[in-house]
Amino acid sequence: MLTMTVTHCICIQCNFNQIRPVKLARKKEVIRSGTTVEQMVRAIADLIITGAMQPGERLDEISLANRFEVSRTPVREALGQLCAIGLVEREPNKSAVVTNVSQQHLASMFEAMAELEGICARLSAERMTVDERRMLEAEHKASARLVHRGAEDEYEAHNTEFHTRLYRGAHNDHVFELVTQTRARLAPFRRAQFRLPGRLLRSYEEHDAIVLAVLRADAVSASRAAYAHVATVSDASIVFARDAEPA
Amino acid sequence: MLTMTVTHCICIQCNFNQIRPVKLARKKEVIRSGTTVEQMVRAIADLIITGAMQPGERLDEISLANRFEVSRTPVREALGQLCAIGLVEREPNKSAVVTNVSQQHLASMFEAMAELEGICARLSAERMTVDERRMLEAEHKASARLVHRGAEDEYEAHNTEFHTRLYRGAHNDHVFELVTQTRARLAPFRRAQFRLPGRLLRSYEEHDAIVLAVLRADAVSASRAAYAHVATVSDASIVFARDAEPA
DNA sequence: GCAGCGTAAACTGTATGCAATTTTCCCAGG
DNA sequence: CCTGGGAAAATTGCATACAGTTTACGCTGC
Repeated sequence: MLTMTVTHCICIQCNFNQIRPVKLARKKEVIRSGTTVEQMVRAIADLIITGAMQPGERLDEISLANRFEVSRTPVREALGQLCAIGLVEREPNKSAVVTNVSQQHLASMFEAMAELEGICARLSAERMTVDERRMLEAEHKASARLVHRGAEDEYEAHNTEFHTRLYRGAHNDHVFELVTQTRARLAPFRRAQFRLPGRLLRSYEEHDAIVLAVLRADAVSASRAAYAHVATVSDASIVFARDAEPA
Repeated sequence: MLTMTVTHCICIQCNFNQIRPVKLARKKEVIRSGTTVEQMVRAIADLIITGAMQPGERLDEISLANRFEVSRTPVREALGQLCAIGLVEREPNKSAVVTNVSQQHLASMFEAMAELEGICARLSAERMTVDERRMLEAEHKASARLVHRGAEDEYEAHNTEFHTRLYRGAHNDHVFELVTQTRARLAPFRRAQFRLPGRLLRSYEEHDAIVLAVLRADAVSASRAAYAHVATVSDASIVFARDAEPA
């Protein structure tokens, strides 16, 4: 009997956080919540994104069904959707496995991410409202304390929030979807870089460049700074990535 | 008893064409093909992309199950994946419906598409192999005949191929995925523009600008030309789009 | 001791069944 | 004629069942 302790949901599709115990909230009175599959998608995505399940690991349907106390049917649906999203891979008559990308594909995802972040920063520089700019700046400046204290986890939470602001500031729903989706798929490979020495300060400085450019409505600089920021993370992460399929 | 006549599969996930009759290829000997769901995803995606099913139309599970001669279980899985891809929308206890985006969301998708095409063109200009450049040019020049003949359908096939070449030329798997996915989601809204007078010639000229820039390895010009090309399609299409939910 | 093989266990793919919810439609009331 | 309410029909959400495939494991032969 496994117990889950996922407490923080980096939600793929709707981007809000929530507590989720091992047993999904299926009260007897509300037997048909109608979102059991949706909850499972989030829960499993969390397991993958947080690293509780490593790339390459098997996701067998029966275990998951027992773990979440549902039948295999919703589990299968959830796995199908995760496959469509790209977080897991399936072959006929075999267990689903957490997607394990090749070095090359990983590099392509980071490059795509850099492009997307660049677009978001550029559009944010052009389109953010006064309020959005103010909030971006305020939150960024507040994070300086976290850097000085070396509060890794808190800074990471801030970091996620910071980037989400940039994505939203672009005022383009579809770009938001694309960048969010790509971020989720990269998440399993980005944890490596959290512990590098001096990472927090460097991240802060790079954020600073982005914020300054956005506030000046300097689209070109914002874009370039955001691109460079991702490239830094990429460099730090790729070296940690284990190579995928031993062909 | 409905009969399908989908003959050309603009496949979302793997991008290859295939004939698909009303009854999926489930031979008795190969009862467990293992890919029934996958085939259904493609088949339904085709229905949507080709316009056989219009945005807003209901996809009820029982009808689809009868139509494809399978049970509701694989139908449900397929709908779930199409939902994850974004081609259909689902609410608990309601039928899935073909995604009907608002004018605003549609505009955001076209803008995102323009950005992505721009990226592909830029990267293609930088990275295409000699062979790839030669093929791009040759195919583009061959299409001039179609323009003169006014062969709309053939030109459309060429157009799809042309853009796919640019996506591949970028040599970035993830960007390819994003742009392919976005194209699929835009497909239902792009058919409107096919019949506009002078469209073929204009398209050809715009392709020409892209090809010239790519051949010169002029990344900036290629990117700009590709962006402008999509913007043209966007202008032509958005006016045709019916507005989504009457809030 | 180890490789090859065959059987059993485990697991996936799909069909079917049932409870819950939504939708439809008919009829009374205004 | 139109509107509102309510019951029946239609449909979704999930569980269970079963057939077929893959995987694990032990056994035999070398």
